[in-house]
Amino acid sequence: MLTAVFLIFMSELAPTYDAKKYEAAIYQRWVASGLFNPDNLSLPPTAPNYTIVLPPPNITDKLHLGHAAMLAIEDVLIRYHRAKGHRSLWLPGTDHAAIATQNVVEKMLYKQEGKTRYDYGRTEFLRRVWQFALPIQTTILEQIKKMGASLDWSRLAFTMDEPRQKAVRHMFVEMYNEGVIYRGERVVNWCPRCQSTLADDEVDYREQAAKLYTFKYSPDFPIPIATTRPETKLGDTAVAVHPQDERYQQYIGQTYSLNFCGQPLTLKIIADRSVDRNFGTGAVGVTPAHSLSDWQLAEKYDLPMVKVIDTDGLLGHNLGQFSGLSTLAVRELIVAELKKQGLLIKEEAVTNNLSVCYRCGTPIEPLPSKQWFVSVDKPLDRLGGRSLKTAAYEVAENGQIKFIPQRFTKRYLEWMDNLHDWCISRQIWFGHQIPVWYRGDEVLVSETAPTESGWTQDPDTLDTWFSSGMWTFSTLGWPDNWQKGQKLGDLARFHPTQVLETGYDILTLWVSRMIMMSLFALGEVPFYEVYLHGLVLDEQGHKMSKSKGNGLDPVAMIELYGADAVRLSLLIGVTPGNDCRLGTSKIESCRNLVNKLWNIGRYILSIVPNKAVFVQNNLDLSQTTLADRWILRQFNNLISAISNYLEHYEFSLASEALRDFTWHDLADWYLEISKIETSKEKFNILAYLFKNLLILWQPFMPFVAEVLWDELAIEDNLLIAPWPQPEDMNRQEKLDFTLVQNLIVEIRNVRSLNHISPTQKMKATIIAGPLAEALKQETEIIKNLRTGLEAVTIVASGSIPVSSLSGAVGPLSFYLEGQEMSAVNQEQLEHKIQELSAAINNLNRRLHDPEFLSKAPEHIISKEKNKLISWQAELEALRQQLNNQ
RNA sequence: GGACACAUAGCUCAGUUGGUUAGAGCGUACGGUUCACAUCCGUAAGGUCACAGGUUCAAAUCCUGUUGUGUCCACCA
Repeated sequence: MLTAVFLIFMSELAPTYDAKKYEAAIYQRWVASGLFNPDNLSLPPTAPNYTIVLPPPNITDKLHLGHAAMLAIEDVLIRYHRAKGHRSLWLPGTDHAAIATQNVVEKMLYKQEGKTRYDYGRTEFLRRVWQFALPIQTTILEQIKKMGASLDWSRLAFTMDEPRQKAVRHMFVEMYNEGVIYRGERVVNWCPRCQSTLADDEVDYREQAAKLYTFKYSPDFPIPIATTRPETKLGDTAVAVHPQDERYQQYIGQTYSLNFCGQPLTLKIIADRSVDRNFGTGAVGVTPAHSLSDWQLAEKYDLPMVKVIDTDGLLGHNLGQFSGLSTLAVRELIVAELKKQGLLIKEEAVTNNLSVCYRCGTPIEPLPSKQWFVSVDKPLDRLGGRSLKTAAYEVAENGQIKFIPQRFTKRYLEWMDNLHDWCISRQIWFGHQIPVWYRGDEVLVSETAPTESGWTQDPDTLDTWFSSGMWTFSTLGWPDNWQKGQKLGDLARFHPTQVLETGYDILTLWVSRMIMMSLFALGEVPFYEVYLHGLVLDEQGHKMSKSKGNGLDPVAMIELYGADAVRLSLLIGVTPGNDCRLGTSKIESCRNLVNKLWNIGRYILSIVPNKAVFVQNNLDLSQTTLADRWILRQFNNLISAISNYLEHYEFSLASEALRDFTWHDLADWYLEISKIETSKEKFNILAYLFKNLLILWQPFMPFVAEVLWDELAIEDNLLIAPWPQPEDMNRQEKLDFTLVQNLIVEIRNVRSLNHISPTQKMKATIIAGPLAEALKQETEIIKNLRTGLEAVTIVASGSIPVSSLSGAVGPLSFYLEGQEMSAVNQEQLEHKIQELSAAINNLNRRLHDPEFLSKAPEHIISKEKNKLISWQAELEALRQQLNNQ
């Protein structure tokens, strides 16, 4: 009969867990259940809300392991809070990633057809972009599902779908009406070849040999300056010096009109602390139109801007002999002219960093151009007179938003502090086109296109972070759910979100924008906590990249090892804000852990008399042995440890604690002992442990947990099984330490008894070891000590067959070698005894040190005292063991 | 140039407000296994916690300095 049952069972669950066999079907079942949608969970109205918006992946490429890490972490959080009974929403979506996507497509089209976007025209080019991006978007969504992510697909969003387009236009108009968005001139990074502006992070730097020229503008100008770009000096409108520079004090504030190489210049002498007194002559020629930093100075001191270089990279009109020439040609002409006039003081070789276009390598020409800006300094009534910058600074400073790890708070604050107005217009086609129309001198800023003819829309598009900056609330129905300053519907229930989990690399780019935009739109923070994960590197510590071919494809890894193993490998041994290395060997070891849980399940299912034990919830603790109480205590500790770790985003510690309990406490020890003592209580305890262990594991490895849960034949879906609470272990009393001491000595004695066989000794050892360990930890338990001893004695007396101890066969043979090993053992023993005695001496000294006794906290002292007792007992046991040899 | 991080076993990393004889996984060596799992079990070797000072009864942990590695920011006339 038993064999028959066993065979049926074997036919159901294979000896090794085959992830591929189950995962797709399980995910489908989850989606069909509708339980990813918090609206479908039957929760009391008082249930706390818990929201995470998924940082939307760019639709430029398939997911990489960084995304997988993000999904693993967020799914753990969501599943944990769902189990805790929170109204948990995890909202999915994708990002159109304006520049990134356009670049990929432009490159691809150029490679395939040799054409630029201008050859296609705006409409056709955009059609091509969509043709490229939409299939990738579909793939991404499929990949997310493969990871087991419990996202609410009914709320799927995209930064360029209709609701988000509407939100973006609404936001633009609202900001414009408040005077936060304005159009202005600013020096931008201009690539003369691509005929386009570049964002700061699209600029590459190339080290090159250059010449630093020191010269005077004209014979009667008092301050010599140094530059590597003499041609731009035609556009200088000021000379800046350090305010404390004695050499130039007398000139500060004066204005000079002079002739520089045949061109008239008017220069004001200004003082600014940004000037380095030790570089060159300590004076800077300020060229507002052709240097970003000079432009900032010009803004600060209200200097005029003279543009001398055009968008084609050539010198502009009205520059006489220089007009229409290239910058390099003009540089030579000017140097020659200065030499001729005897104004050139010095010419020295230097290396400097040349800014080049990251795409074509052309040197960048900083140029003034008309752009749209978000003012970060304008005081706003809706923010109580504070600016976006101040408000966004304050929420981090006063702890309304916490960063994990904390050190990123500082980085955020520094960045915020130095923030300038945010240029939101981009000269690219893919993205949200700016909702502004022009007709002659008329400007119309509107959510909808004008119906009259003659209007043309601004050709520029918005910075991609403008739309993703609204992600926490544009996905929750803003602006429709925002009426008269009141949040409605989803927005009311799920905003602010609980935590934003993302990579630290976009802390400034994205996180800061989200904070500002949410403060502007809703007057509240977008999230309370920001958890920042690191990059996933390859085994050698290099960034994974397609060109290097060193990237691991998460989907391929899932195929090989299963989603649970991949998820776990991205959680275990990983700390927030730090990069981590990942190779197949780590995923493999996680796969082994998944399989271990699987086999624990198989075994428990094979020994319990019927599955009813899994359904009942109350544990009868009256007949428990010390072993039982030990494992239950371990488990209780585990529950509170895991919950505590998860509350503090310590995923690595949580998964390691789970692993250690599952593998070493439960499988290696308690399951082995349960092969000796089987009782009704044992089945109940095993069932209780295993059932709840699945719930604890479920956030980390949801697929295998779900499969095993099914086997337990409990009705509830694991997805919503409530998070276990620690059992009430209240029948505990203070333990007499002497008793423990005696007990441990006794256990050691059993191991060193001569009249029992090595086999029996071995069995005693495997049981006594953890028991002694247990006693060290379970110092409150006194009631059932005798049972624990009995267990040891039973085994030691040989009344249990060897076959019942399959796990002990290994160490058994080790002991059977007996004699050969004894020499080695003796040495090792002596060594250990020496070490231990030394440690005891140290400890003893400390415990008699009056300073320690008076200054150390009470709990430390008592801990140290306990330690001494157990060490002494251990030492005694070791000595006896040595004598017996 | 400015800021931040990291340096712990052969490798990858943990180490929670300072308090066990500093831990895990992988790897290595040795031994075992028909009866849940070789994706298994047992045992062991291996660390001056980068270096030098300081604070403390007590430092891998806090402070200062040095060296090495990495990241971000500014790119500078």
